[in-house]
Amino acid sequence: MNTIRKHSENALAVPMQAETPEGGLAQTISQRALGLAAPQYLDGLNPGQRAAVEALDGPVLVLAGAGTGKTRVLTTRIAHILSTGRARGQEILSVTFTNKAAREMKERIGKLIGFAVEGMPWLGTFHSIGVRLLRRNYELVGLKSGFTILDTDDQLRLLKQLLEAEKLDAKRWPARQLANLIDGWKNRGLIPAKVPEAEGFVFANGKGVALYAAYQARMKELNCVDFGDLLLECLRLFQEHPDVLASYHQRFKYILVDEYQDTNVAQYMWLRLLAQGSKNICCVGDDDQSIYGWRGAEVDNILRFEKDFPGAKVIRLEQNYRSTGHILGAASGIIAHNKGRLGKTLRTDDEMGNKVLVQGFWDDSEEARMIGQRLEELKKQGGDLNNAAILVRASFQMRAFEDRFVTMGLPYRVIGGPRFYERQEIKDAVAYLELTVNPTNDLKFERILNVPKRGLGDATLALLHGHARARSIYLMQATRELAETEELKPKVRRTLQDLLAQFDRWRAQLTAMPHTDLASMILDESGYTTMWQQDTSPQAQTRLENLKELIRFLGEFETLQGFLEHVSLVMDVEAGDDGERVSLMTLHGAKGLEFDTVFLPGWEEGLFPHQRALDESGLAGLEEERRLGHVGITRARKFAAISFTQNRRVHALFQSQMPSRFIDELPEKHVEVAAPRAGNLSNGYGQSRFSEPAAGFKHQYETPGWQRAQQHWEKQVHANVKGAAPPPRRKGPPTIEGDLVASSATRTSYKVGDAVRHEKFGPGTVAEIDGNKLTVDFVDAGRKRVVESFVNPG
DNA sequence: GTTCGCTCACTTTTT
DNA sequence: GTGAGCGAAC
Repeated sequence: MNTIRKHSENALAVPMQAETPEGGLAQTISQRALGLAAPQYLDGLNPGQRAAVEALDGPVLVLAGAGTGKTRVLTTRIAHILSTGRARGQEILSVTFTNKAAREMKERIGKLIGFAVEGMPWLGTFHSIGVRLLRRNYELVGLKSGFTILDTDDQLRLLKQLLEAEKLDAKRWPARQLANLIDGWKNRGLIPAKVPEAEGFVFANGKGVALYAAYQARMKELNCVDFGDLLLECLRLFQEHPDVLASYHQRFKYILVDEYQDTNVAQYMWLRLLAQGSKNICCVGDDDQSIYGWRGAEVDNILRFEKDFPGAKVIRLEQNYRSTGHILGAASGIIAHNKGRLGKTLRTDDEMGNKVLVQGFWDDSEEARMIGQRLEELKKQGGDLNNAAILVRASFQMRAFEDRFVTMGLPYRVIGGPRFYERQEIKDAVAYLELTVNPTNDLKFERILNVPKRGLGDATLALLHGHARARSIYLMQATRELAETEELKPKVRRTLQDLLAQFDRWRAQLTAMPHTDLASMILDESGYTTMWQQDTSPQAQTRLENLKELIRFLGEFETLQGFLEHVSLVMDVEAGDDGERVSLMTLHGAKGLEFDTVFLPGWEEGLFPHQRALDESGLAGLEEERRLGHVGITRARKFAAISFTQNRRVHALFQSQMPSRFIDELPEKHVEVAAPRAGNLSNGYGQSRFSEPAAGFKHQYETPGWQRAQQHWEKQVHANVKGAAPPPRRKGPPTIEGDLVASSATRTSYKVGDAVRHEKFGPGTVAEIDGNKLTVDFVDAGRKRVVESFVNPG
């Protein structure tokens, strides 16, 4: 990794001694790290952080609040272990949840110790370490070498087949639901035999467990595992082969875990088994940031740590280095309403800064308009849009913002949409590549058999399946045999023969030509590229570009095989840095990030806290939602604005909304309430940010605007009027239809009648031109006003 | 085998 | 309001 090497240069500023206390041993990272005479990496740590770094022996739980330097502690601790010679890089097991976190840790350790971290093979995600363990011990858990990892599509395809075999109604018992159920069991470390009987009955009248067992058996036949198995099979390995476990006890002298509050039961068991060896396990986490209960995370793991690991030291990090006083105060005020927590009080030495702004709006489009206007304002004042973010509870909320930003030409980026490798075109392309390398992968074969359309449908596939099963061979082999016979219609037979011939040809080229060229060739010759070129949908162009990007990315790997191994585990690809943009993401997606300015729209009962969280998980659900709010506010360094609307389109229709209970939980002294009228905005902005609030009122909740809003909602609620006539709908306030941001484009190259294409809205015709803004009649999306830079000539 | 149209659901999402 | 997924019609 180039980045690491780059960093290592500055890090050489740390003086390194030529001689090591234990000179003569092989030059490992730890040996070289021993050269760090004075542990300068400890400089600048506060007492708590330092304690967390230096408490090397026995179990340690570091409760690290938001912005308290959690990653710094983890990485410094590793540097410390290395430099004191306690262990070598390959003797440290260090787990994270995401690839991104693992990558960051590697980089930061590299900076600290002054060189690349290739000597730490066991730093990675739970899953990547799981694969590593399984690749070394596959035969002990009934796998064959070169087993593959199923993605969600493959998983679903497999489950559908099983459901069909059981003749279950796909409507009544969707594969999706079964997948979730199985996932849940796997999260809890349950193999089919261990699933509580009652739970097996919730699916398909008691067939749930049997289907789970069948699924596992089928995966073994196909020599593959799903994500859950990467942990589950490790557990089995450790439990059934104590000698293997013992060897890892020997190996791992230190264990470090990031985001411990997000671990599920299976991960907890996994860690527990491994930690039985050295007992040197250090978990870093924050119970107040546990927001993944719905996917199996057990806050209990962190709450119970001291019981699970007797003699554990607990170190609290409460000094916050990120946010100003009022922001921290608001966040703490909210989280204090939670009962089940270990309790931490975040402090900051920073100034109090701006109060958290709370503002109500008429509806979601006004909310979007105002936030857009604020962002323009921010930009005009020299602010950096990269340092601003809008954090929403649910992704449908993004729509209003996207629409607004497109119209006003405010550049934005959506974070956390479908990841690169989850896109259909990427999965299809990868399936082709995988099959070229490994023709036995039946699920991939099924995926591309009729993509692009070749006239090979269910009937043909069923035939192939039948033959494959009868002869116990894989699908492509079955195809080969069948294509020799007269069983198939001539046309189908011909098509299949051609397809096989293509794969054979590509396979023959595997070693002969550069793999990037081969990949392009495969995509072209298979007709896959052509398929998208002929597609007229708005996204087709993007898809083609993604395919190009895939090929480019392929070039970063030595071989196709190396690439494919990477793909199955690492679903993300580093996003290109494409200029200044405001970020739009969900609250979940924002965890671990920080911004100067943060907008938190949609704080309304039912949306946030989300009704479903309340219905399905009751108080626990409410507390998780509250933690989500806490996470949201603590993302802000300098300015946070919470907003809610009185009316929101929920599904199809408008609903009147109540402000979130979390708003009332905000401590008044850290909050400023802006009058809900949009008209106050330009005024309110300046006031709210830079001056003492609402002179003349004891506190914000007495401001006329607030009262007015309260009265309005109360009226609506008490009267329980569904269709209460909305107050006279005022026209939106005069907004500066801004070319503030997109002002670079002064001349327009379009004229009325030109055909254009928009990334989101697809093809259209220019109807009107106003400066750099075009009114376009889109074929699918109707008439929209967009900024010129958002469309291309069509 | 493909396409059209109906029905349904609709929070959050990593690996 | 919208998109996915499925069954029925071409």
